[in-house]
Amino acid sequence: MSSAKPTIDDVARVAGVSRATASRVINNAPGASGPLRVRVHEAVAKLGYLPNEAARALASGRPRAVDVIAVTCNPPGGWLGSNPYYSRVLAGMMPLLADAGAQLRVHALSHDSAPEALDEIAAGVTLGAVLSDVTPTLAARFHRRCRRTVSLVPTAATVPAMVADNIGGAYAAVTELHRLGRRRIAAIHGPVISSCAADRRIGHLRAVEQLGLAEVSAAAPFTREGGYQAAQQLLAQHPDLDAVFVACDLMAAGVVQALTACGRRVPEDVSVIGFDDSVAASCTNPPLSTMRLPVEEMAAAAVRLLLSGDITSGHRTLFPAELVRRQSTAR
Amino acid sequence: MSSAKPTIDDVARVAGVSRATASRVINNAPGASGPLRVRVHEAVAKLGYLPNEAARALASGRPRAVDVIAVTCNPPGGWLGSNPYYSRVLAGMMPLLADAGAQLRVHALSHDSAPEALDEIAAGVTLGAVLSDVTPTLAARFHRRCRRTVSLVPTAATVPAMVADNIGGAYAAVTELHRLGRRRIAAIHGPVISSCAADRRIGHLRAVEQLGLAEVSAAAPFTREGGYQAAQQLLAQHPDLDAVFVACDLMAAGVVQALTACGRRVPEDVSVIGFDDSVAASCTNPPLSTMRLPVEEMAAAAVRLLLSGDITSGHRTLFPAELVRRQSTAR
DNA sequence: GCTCTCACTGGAAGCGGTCCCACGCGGTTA
DNA sequence: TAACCGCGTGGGACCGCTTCCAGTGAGAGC
Repeated sequence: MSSAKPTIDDVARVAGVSRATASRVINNAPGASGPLRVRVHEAVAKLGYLPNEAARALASGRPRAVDVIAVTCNPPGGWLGSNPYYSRVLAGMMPLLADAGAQLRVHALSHDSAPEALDEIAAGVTLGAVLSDVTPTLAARFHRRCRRTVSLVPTAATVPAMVADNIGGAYAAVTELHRLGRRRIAAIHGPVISSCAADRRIGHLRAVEQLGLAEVSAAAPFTREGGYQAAQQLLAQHPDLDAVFVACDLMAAGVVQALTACGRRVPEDVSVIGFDDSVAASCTNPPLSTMRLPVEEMAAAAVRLLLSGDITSGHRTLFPAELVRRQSTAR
Repeated sequence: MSSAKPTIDDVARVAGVSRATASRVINNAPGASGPLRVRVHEAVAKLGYLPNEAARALASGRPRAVDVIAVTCNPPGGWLGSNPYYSRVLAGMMPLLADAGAQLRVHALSHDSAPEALDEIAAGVTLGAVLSDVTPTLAARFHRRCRRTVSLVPTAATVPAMVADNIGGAYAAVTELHRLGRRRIAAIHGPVISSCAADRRIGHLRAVEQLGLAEVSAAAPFTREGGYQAAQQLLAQHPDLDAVFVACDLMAAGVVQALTACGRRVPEDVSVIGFDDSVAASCTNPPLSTMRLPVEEMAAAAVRLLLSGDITSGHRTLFPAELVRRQSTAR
């Protein structure tokens, strides 16, 4: 018994057929049949043959792998550990990829190294790439080098995208707070560099304007600490605020803690509404009302599009955000 | 300008050298030098050449990719979205992989499909594989097919592993509760199938025995809901419990909520201590004391080992768990 | 001045597949 | 019966790159 991995040639020899026929049978392609199929399958089983992905990729020009790319602050990958959002992206993709027998490659980049790294990734992309947190500029650049790209964040119009209705979601959240009778509604936005944060800000402003409210807001990174500090600051400037719209659940968790620390009761004194419906939302006390984004569905749709292959430039599907009422906005 | 991707042949032609020389320069290998190096680099820049990974992998027999494998309940990937633990694993690996120019492939399997799927993955593993949530049996099977494997969970002795001291951590947690004067300490364990959960249970039992406490415990899945229900059940059976050791922060978040819902104050009436120090731990109210596992460091160490290449069967590094004191155990 | 090194360089053989194409053979149609 | 068709099959040319090996020329030693 040789310890070297069996190749398709070994299979062909054992089965007594040509390499071409073996390939056809293994790939379940037409043009081979009956007894030969059986013999090849037997040979495969006997040898424990498993095709070499690299060779397959090279020969066919279309290996089966999907790339997920996120660009964030240093260190690369830092985001992954701290924000459950990204896990949901991966989770949404896995079942489909598993069914398709495709692999998932994860790339985490930092802003400074992103441009060249993106080019490199674009060169290696096979089935397609999903951009999960990339600035519009970078997304466009990437898309120029690799057409098989789908973005999960608002981006240049040319890049196909499966995006959440961040504007509408933020609008709905503020409206809900207003509906609850809140009038001194503050907002905590995400970092300016994030296009999601930008859209949520737009939705907030639109609602504030339409409802005739005063605009009170602060910005912070998408972390619990960021939310905590922003809330403290906001509370110092506007001690009478009675509601906070927070652009991310993780921040919102910090906001609830800050409010509690400052003697405000949630939801009696201050209503809080988050965004994302991440695991953190249900872990807070009281549990957070939030705008649920169908992240998994969006990611799945992106993969489905990539697997289908017919990706039309400019395609855009908008996924609505759904209000999840929990205790932080109970009256 | 042809739209076809340039190949190394194009580079060689433009640079006026042979393909072999171009390859040497591009791979920074010895045996080519001086003016030729410059010319090749110029050609690369001019053409925007980027090597084809598949071809490289095939020709050299050693592509650069690390596989991360987790086996969980259906659907495959479900775990990823709901438990921040796994994100930390990926986050810990990314910086090292980025430096090494290696790719990260993520595989999520469900229990029923795992055995065959694992064999297939093992055949494709290149730099190595990291097992992040696999039963000892499956881990051993995988390791038999692929030596370049490191486990992040307790497993068969032969499989190299970077594991957390779950036993010691659980022991320390219970001891801490005892130190705080708690005597009616309950425990909520994870699912029996998880070897981490099993070890944490062992640590708990050891402490309980040594401290002469009564053993009170329940088991639940590693989710907030699981923790909530287990806590309710425990509370019904033992209304006088004054502390809970919970084998996972996500469950612990549910426990805190259940305690609050049942009129217990945390930490005044009941101390709660979690495990993992995941994002959820700091989002709860009050924030959770917990046993911090250096997940990122463990994952990084695993990658470092794989990149170094000298993986000795049976290698085992134990990472201590560190008590993080937060409000849920304040006195 | 003529070998002998030695550092470079290019030719060419794979790596393990996919897939085009030519070939042979039994069965129709003229 | 001859030309024709089509399916199943095998031969062999690639895919893009690495790497072995033989060849080349310049410099050194005799």
